[in-house]
Amino acid sequence: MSAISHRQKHKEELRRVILAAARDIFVRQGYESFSMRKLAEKIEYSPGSVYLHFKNKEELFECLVEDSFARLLKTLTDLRNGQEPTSPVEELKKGMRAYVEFGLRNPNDYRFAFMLRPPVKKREYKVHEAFDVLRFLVKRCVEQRCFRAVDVETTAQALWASVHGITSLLIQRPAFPWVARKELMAQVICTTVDGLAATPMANGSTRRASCKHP
Amino acid sequence: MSAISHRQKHKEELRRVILAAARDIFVRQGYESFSMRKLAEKIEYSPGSVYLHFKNKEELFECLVEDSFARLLKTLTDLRNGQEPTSPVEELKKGMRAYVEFGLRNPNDYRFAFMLRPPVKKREYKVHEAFDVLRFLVKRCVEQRCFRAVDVETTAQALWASVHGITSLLIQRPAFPWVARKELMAQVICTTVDGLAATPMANGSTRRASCKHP
Amino acid sequence: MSAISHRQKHKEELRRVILAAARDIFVRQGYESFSMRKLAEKIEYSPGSVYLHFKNKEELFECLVEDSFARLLKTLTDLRNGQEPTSPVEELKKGMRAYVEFGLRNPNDYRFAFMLRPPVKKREYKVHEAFDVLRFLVKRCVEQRCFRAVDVETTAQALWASVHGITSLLIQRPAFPWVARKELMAQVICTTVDGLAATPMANGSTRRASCKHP
Amino acid sequence: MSAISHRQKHKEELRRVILAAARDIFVRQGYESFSMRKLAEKIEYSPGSVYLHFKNKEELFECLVEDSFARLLKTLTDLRNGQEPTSPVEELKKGMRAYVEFGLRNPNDYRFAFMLRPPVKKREYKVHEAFDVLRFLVKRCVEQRCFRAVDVETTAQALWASVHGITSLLIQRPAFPWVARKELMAQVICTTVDGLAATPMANGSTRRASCKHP
DNA sequence: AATGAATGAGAGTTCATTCAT
DNA sequence: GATGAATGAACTCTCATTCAT
Repeated sequence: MSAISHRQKHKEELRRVILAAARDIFVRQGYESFSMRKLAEKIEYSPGSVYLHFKNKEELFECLVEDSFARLLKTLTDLRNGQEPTSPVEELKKGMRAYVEFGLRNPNDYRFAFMLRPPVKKREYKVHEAFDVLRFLVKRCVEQRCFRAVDVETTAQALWASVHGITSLLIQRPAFPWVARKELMAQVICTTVDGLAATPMANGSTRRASCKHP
Repeated sequence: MSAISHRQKHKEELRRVILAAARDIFVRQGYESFSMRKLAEKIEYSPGSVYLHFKNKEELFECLVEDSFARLLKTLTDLRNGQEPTSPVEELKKGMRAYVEFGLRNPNDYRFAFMLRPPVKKREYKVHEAFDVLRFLVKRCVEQRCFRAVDVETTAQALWASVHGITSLLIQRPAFPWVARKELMAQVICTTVDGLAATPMANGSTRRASCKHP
Repeated sequence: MSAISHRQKHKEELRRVILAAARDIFVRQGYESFSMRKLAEKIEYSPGSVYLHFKNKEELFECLVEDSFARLLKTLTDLRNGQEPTSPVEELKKGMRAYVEFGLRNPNDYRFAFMLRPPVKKREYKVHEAFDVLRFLVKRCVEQRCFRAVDVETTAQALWASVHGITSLLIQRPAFPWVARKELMAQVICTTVDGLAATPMANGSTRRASCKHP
Repeated sequence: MSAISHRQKHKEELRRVILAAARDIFVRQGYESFSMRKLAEKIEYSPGSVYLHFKNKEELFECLVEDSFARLLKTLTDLRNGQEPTSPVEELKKGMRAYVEFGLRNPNDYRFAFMLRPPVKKREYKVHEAFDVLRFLVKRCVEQRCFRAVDVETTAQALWASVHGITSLLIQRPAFPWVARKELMAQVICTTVDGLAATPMANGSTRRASCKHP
């Protein structure tokens, strides 16, 4: 009993070790130059041992992607739980910020989820789950008339484009002379969201104020 | 002399042929499964011959990237030439539309330029050249007070994020149930740009009107 | 005691299960693609478990060969028991028919016994046992003057060649446009045996008649 | 010019070397334990070099089979050319002897052609070509009334069985206490062929005489 | 300028077998 | 008695690259 559970534990632990090492190689050296052998060497096991945990390279990769998506999803859904609700627009902004911040804090995850390879069919639904969160937030803004009568789907997709754009660029082009991340993120989110507001601001300064702590 | 120039011509021609074939394989079969051998086979030369024109695989790849950037740049700079100038804001929008449309019309070029691999140092400046165009357009909007007194650099970067976001997502995730590309592009561009306008709109309808032909 | 014998039973049973599964894989997937792992998977035991019953792959294979030989031998020796004896020549023909029919009905056994791999030394005696039966049948024909004064050993070997030839060809080359198996077997057996008869036939028709029901 | 032809020569030579080495390994160590690496090592080239001459292991194997068949066929067809014709029956016997002798003199070839692996579809026709020779010889015997009115196809197949049987057994079971090969071959051929003769012999001795030098 | 032969390295994967538990 | 983890060696095959010709 204890022996079995110990083994079980060890197995799970090793699986995690493998995934972590693989993620590291994938990200550090690029998908192309990842190899099962390098992975084995890194974890100091024989090449065959990896196959005790993953059927093949492809399955391992898919696992990494799934994990990354799961973490992104958890981050997004955790937002709603355990917090006093504010306005729908603020919630939306918070969601967008959470998205970008997740990407910047976990660039490997974001890479696996959105940047590394064209998605295979069976993985597609993961994207939908993440997008659903955003769509919901937008929908509420429109329904509660915080937004003009924009098309929910189009708007949600446009907002996704914006947050994905800034996230992926910041991750992939760290050498570019970006302005401060905070300002940039605020600019992206406020500009895109505020433009959708139902009540046009009377002047620009107000608008900018609302972006102070995005 | 003529013989020499003929040879020169032939050499350049062959170089072009190699690049075209390489691009084709990269795009059709994916980066991972590209190989110098397949390339040689495709152009019906020996593997060694490729090395007479490119030092190695890496250099060849860099050439492809450069070409793609060059085409993007040409598209953007061509905009300004040979057209009666309208308002700075319209020019900016036009530039952004041109950027997205270039990506959608030449997904391979866009992939090479921005999506395929983390950029090496010496390629970095290419991105700057492209970004300079955008910065210039934004700057003019600000200088001519079409925009509020936003920070030019921050704004330009935010706008770049938006157009890159929509372009890369549309390219990489063709299976996603996107709304019509036109609407989406319009939404992205208008939402982000109009929110920057100096004169706040009195109501939403006006704003929407300005998006009719983005 | 009972517990021990139960264990004993179980052990023998498992051994049989392993052999059966192994034979099945060998035959269905070919010798080359047999593996201890596949075997273990098929019987739903761990790879290591197989080694509790067989020292290694080689020994397991030898067991299969032995079993196949045993079945062939049993088929041949069963012939003599429980049947009214006819003429020695008929008995010989019956033996040859039994040999071929065994091979055609149990191609796997025949393959293991004679076709799969060059025999190792220690397995050699099995062939002798089977051949002994044939030699005995031939010897009786000669001793009882049903046959001309041919050399028993030479004749027996020649007859073996004939029956092995037709059996192995039919097994290994099922795609060849064979005539009806019955006719072919009859032809092989009659032609080779009748030619040895002590009393030359007066005409062909008689001879053919004797082949009607070979 | 000379350079090219030298290269060509060298290439052909190397191809022959590879085939010879491969044949040797296949036969000495068995199909299962043949490997491209062992082959490369044997010829003292890198593993990759073999692939410059053969697409893969399968193709190499097929080449060996084809070559072996070609040699067998050449042996059989050479028989008819350049020799004074004797009786059809003698020709048939000569053909059968040639078949067996080819197998015994070139056991590797015979193994590749008939014993090593179940034939693939596209190789099937090779067998037909070889069999055609035998069928022709039998047919002539029947047409010229040297044989009784036996069915040509059935008879040819039965004769094939006999010669294949003795050839394959002698090759595969060298440890068996065979009688002298000559006697055995004679016995097999005479017994099977003489039994088909149109004019029944008056006594056994005559028949045996005809077998003295089969 | 172009070739084709060659290589060493390395890819993913499977294997028979062992052994602590 | 049975397991599952582990390994080292082997497999087929592809690769980028070099170099004599």
